[in-house]
Amino acid sequence: MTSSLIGLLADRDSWRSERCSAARALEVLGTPANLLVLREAFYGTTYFQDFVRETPLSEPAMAKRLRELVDVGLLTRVPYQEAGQRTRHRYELTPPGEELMVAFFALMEWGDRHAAPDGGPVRLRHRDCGAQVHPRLSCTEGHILPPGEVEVVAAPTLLSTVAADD
Amino acid sequence: MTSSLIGLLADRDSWRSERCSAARALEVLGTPANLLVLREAFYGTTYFQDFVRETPLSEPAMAKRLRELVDVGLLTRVPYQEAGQRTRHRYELTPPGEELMVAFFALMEWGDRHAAPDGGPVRLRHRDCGAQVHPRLSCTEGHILPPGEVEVVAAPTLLSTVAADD
DNA sequence: TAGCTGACTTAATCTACCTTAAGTCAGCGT
DNA sequence: ACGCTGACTTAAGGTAGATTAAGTCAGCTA
Repeated sequence: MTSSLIGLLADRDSWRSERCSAARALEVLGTPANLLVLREAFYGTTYFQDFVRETPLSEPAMAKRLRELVDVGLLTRVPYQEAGQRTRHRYELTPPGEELMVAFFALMEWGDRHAAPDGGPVRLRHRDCGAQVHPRLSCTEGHILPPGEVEVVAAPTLLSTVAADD
Repeated sequence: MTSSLIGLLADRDSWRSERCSAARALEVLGTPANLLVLREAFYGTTYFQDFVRETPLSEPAMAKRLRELVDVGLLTRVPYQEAGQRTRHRYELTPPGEELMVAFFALMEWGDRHAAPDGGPVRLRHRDCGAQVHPRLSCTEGHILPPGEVEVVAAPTLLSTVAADD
């Protein structure tokens, strides 16, 4: 078994989809297209036309996605003005948006490993030390662990029913 | 700026969506529903009915998702037989499927932080030391770093054009 | 003040994936 | 051999999000 479910299996009902944090994250991300747009943002894209150019999305779709991502607080519109041009807006990651990078980079690494023969077209580098960066599972004791060593346990502080711990 | 794009910006075209590993991963994941199903698998679910019960998906949709996930190699059908029952199949994560855990858990942690008031209903624990586990960006020098310290660089070994490295 | 341009919006249409409601089918127990 | 049951499949219909093709609109340039 890959990850063990520790704790009250009965409690399982208390964290079905409605309560699953990842499910909520997925609601926010909404559609795969939103992740495509975020990818662009992670790569540093901020201009509308660049978003359109770098993704397979059409203008109307992109406008919609960007608006949605701004609405949920992953991007912000920031005004800018180029010489001789009128004021326009760029789209920048908010801190919550930036925090999705870990998940995104994990996805990317997975894609590199399983869909790209040569390891993929981009690398992640630690700005401060230059070493390569990877998303990993890390425990508070400082261990880096493989997925197989993770146990999924019910959170200890559920208001109601936590009597039958092991 | 959140993450800097180092290397040839011109090379940017060489790793647009078609080549982006994460985009490929997204293709495989396909629909948000697939991630829901995988979530269940990560939590330890293996039986068809359990998948149906624990997610908002209907039977036909679940059958379709499971088949697709088996087809792309994230799950395998393994036969089993309960006493007095005919042979049926469970759905187990394959190693590639298991490797998606890092991405999934990162999504979950993000959801915990931004959508769950109390930190979410489940915790991750290191089987061997009991400490809490978090998805993190880790560099090969052993640093755990925030997303802001990551630089996205073009991969060094693209067959063709890599002259202008820094 | 008229025109240009980038950033959208609107409209019509298509498709993918969902739903519910019925089948279908394999094979164990009787 | 017959029926039951869990695991699907089929069918009909809905909705969300995509596409292309045209607008619209703000505001700097001329």
